[in-house]
Amino acid sequence: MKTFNQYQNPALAIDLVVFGYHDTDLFLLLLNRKEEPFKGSWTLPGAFLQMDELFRDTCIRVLKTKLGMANLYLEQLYSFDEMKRDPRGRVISVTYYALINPKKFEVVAGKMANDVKWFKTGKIPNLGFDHEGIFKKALQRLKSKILYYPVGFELLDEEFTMTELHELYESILGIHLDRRNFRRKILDSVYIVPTGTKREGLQNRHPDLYKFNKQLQANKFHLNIDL
Amino acid sequence: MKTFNQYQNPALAIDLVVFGYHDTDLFLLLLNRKEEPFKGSWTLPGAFLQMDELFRDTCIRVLKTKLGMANLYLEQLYSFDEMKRDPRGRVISVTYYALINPKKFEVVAGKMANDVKWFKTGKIPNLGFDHEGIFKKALQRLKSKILYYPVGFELLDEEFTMTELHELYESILGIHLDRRNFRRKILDSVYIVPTGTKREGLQNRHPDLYKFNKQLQANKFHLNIDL
DNA sequence: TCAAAAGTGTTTGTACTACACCCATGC
DNA sequence: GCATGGGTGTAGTACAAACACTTTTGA
Repeated sequence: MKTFNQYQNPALAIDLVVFGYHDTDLFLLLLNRKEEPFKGSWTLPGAFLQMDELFRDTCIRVLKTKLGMANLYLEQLYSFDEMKRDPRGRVISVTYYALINPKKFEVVAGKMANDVKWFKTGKIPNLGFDHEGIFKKALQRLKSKILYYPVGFELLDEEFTMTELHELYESILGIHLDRRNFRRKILDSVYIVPTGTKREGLQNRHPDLYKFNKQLQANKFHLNIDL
Repeated sequence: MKTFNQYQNPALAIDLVVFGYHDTDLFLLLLNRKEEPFKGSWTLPGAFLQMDELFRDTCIRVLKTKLGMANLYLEQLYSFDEMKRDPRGRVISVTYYALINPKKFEVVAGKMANDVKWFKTGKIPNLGFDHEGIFKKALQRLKSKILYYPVGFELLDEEFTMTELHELYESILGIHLDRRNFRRKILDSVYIVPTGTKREGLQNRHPDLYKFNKQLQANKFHLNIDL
């Protein structure tokens, strides 16, 4: 059995679209580049794949070493192959998107205090490389995914109120959803279960708390919305 | 601006899941390998990405040179990164799936007569590499895609009858769909348009012919089926 | 005139939409 | 007791499912 030649392969980068959610707004995590190309521009975090790494390992390495994050929702998005997407040469980018609860992973101040920042997804600056296209594709994916798969919980606290879940959906989809119909739809599925406790210390009525139903096998949930 | 090192990148292969449809059956195109590894096994057609090629170019090259096909529906499926998926070394595989009408591209007899063959998707032999997983993922994608996007037309003739379209859907989804409800649903969307002609020369009533509505912009078609 | 497949319509149930009132809490 | 947000129910509508008869054709 011959082994093939391993020269002349394009470089392989992994780029990450990291979504966070806080206070009714969806955020995107961006890095300010300190090197050419696109020095000074905001870009998606990423790294080149090491020979002994799986894609997912690279994602975790990026998130951990650069951002101090770990253990979050990761899903492969798409692979980008445009010839001129990196001015340094041919680079294929395999992209993933991640969902995190920013509360759990405060971006630590330090040498990179100004290098890493959350941006509201409605107000993204010009991005380096082809990262704007990647971000848009990720947002689109998130929107369609959330319609039929319980993906939003990664963005919330372990326990959450119906209103929080509702606002999350409205924020991601960018549309208004009737509060009462949303509640019924979610509860009719076996999507979430009540914890039996209520959120305390609010100025008004204390709302019920829920958590994600991890036992969920066959999930019949489906929001019927045209994007 | 530094240029990065281009050594030590994994090899990058493009593998193709080619679907064909004929006579109420969905088929998969497979290649019989004449070299190690997996000599004698059936595998998905594929090739290594050339430095000056886009993914899509590689797909077309494979389909054209090996199979004499061109101009078909192509969509990126997923990128596979398992460490041991190729015994020769680290190979990343970016996969695409294709839909073709086998009538238009008869696999030509010749030196590769026994090397290229259509298999019913219900009776796939053991495949080399991790190609069984790739095929399964492609089939899953096709099933969910066909529910909301007019993807099936690539598999049929330019003009087709309602029954043919109906049987195609049943065959891909693997379930029974009520003939009359299917017809109504399809016609209520602006999915297809009648050509005004009928299929002639049949033993029984001559069915109306339709074609895909290429003007279709906002497509509200959606089959509400849990897979 | 018969067999085989194609065309058509109605009824029934279910699911989504829209909408308004009462309840619990802290100030 | 009042302002604020949370919890609940219902009537109307639209869509999906189930289902049967008539029509066209070649043999």
